[in-house]
Amino acid sequence: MAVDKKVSSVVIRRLPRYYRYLGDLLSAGIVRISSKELSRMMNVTASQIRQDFNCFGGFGQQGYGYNVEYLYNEISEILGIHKGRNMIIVGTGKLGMSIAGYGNFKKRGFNIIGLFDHNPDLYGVSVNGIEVMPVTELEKFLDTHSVDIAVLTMPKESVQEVLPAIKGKVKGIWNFSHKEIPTEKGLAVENVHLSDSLMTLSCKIGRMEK
Amino acid sequence: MAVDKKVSSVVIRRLPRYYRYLGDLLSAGIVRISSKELSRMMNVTASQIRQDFNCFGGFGQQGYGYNVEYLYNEISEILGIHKGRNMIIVGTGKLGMSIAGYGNFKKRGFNIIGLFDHNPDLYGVSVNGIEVMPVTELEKFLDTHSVDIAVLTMPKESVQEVLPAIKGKVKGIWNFSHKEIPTEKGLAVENVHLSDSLMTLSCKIGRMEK
DNA sequence: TAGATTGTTAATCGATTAACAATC
DNA sequence: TAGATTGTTAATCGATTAACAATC
Repeated sequence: MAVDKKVSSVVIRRLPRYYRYLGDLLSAGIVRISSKELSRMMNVTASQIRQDFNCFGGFGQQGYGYNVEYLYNEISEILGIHKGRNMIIVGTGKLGMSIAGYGNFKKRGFNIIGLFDHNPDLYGVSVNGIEVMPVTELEKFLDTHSVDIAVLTMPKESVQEVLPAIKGKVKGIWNFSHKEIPTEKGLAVENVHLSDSLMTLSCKIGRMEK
Repeated sequence: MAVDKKVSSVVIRRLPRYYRYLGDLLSAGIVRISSKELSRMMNVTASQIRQDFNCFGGFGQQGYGYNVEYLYNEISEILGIHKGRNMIIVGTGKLGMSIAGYGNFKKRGFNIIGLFDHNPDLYGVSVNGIEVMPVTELEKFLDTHSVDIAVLTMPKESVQEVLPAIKGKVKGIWNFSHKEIPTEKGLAVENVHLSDSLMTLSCKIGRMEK
C-alpha cells in the first residue's frame, strides 16, 4: 500500500486507457475483474496492471480481484475527471470547432467557457451556447474568469502572440498548434501533434512493405 | 553503419519530431548542425540523437556534424513522406472534415481521394474538390481505387460495420474513433485518442496542484 | 480450509546516457 | 596537423516481467 510519491509518466499515460476499458466493463454490468482477465482484454501483462495500480495504493483484494466500479471511480479521481475544469479554445478553425462541439468533455467535467479567434467573421458564432470572441479580449477574460485549461488550435504563428497572455493564468495547455510548448513549473502541457501521428503510421507502413 | 533490422518503436515515434525541427532549421537557412546543438534545441541528449540516427545507418560526418538538408531528406524518406499515399476519410463529422480540410497533408504526399459518411445530408458536400459519398459505396470504392490509409473519424458504434470492408484493402488505419483497433499482420494502425490526451493533461494538473 | 489473486520483491529486459576511439 | 564531432561500445538507469509470500 505504498502511496504515490513520483509516479512515472508512462504509468500516467496508461491510466486513460484503463479508464476506457473499465467504463466498458461497467456498462456491460461486470462487477469484478482480475488483473489476468483484464490483461487478456487489453493485451498487456497482468504484472504491469498490478504494478500500475499499486503506484496509487492498490485497489484490489487478494483472492477476489478488483471491483470494477470502485476501480473505475478511483482512476477517474486520479485523472481529475468530474472536477469541473474550465477550458477555453483559442483558434476556432475546423479543429477548434470540432473540439468545441464534442459533447463528451462536458459529461466528464470539462466545460468550455470561452472561444477565441481573430477572424472577425467568426465573432459571435456560437457552439453550444458559447460565442466566439476576439483574441484581443482574451487577457481580460482570463482576469475575470477562472480558466484551468487553454486549448490551442491556432496556426503556429499566432502562438507567440497569445502565450504571454495565457501563462500564469491557466494550469494547463492542450496544444494542437504546430509550435511546441515546453513544460515549465506550474504549467502542465500536452502537445498533440496530429501530423506526427500520421507520419508514424506512414513510417510503419513503409517498414511493413519491405 | 549498422543498417536497420528492427528499429524500436520509441525511436520511430521520435522521427517526426526530428523532421519538424530539421524543417525549421532548413527554412532558417542553416546548413549544418551537430548533435550537441540539436540536443539543446530539442531538449534531449546528444547521445540519443546519434543513437537514433544510427539505427538507420548514420547520416553524419565526424568533425562536421550533420548536413541539415541531407538529414531532413533522409528522415523524410524513412517516414515515407512524398511517397504519394492515398487516403480516405470515413466519418465526415467536424473532426473528419477538419482533417479533410488540412492543407499540409497534400504537400507531404498524403492525398485524400475519398470521403464517406452515412448521413445523407452530407452526400455531395465537397472539401477540396472531393465529395462525400455514402458509406455503402465504400467497398466498391476500395475495389476500384488504390487506397493506402483509411482515416476513421466516425462514432465507435460504426467501426465494426466498416472494418470488414476495409481490412485487406488498405495498408494502414489512422483511427480517431473511440473503438481501439488492434494491429494485425499486414495492417499498420495508429490509434489516436484525443480524450486520453486531455485526461493525461488533467491528471498532470491534479498532481501539480498537490 | 483450499483456491484464487493480489501486493510486492527480485530478475530481466530494453532504453538511455556516458565514454571514447575512429575519422573527417 | 589539431580540433571537432561522429559512430559505436560499454555502463547506467528505468521499466517490464516473473515469482511468490501474504491474505481474502
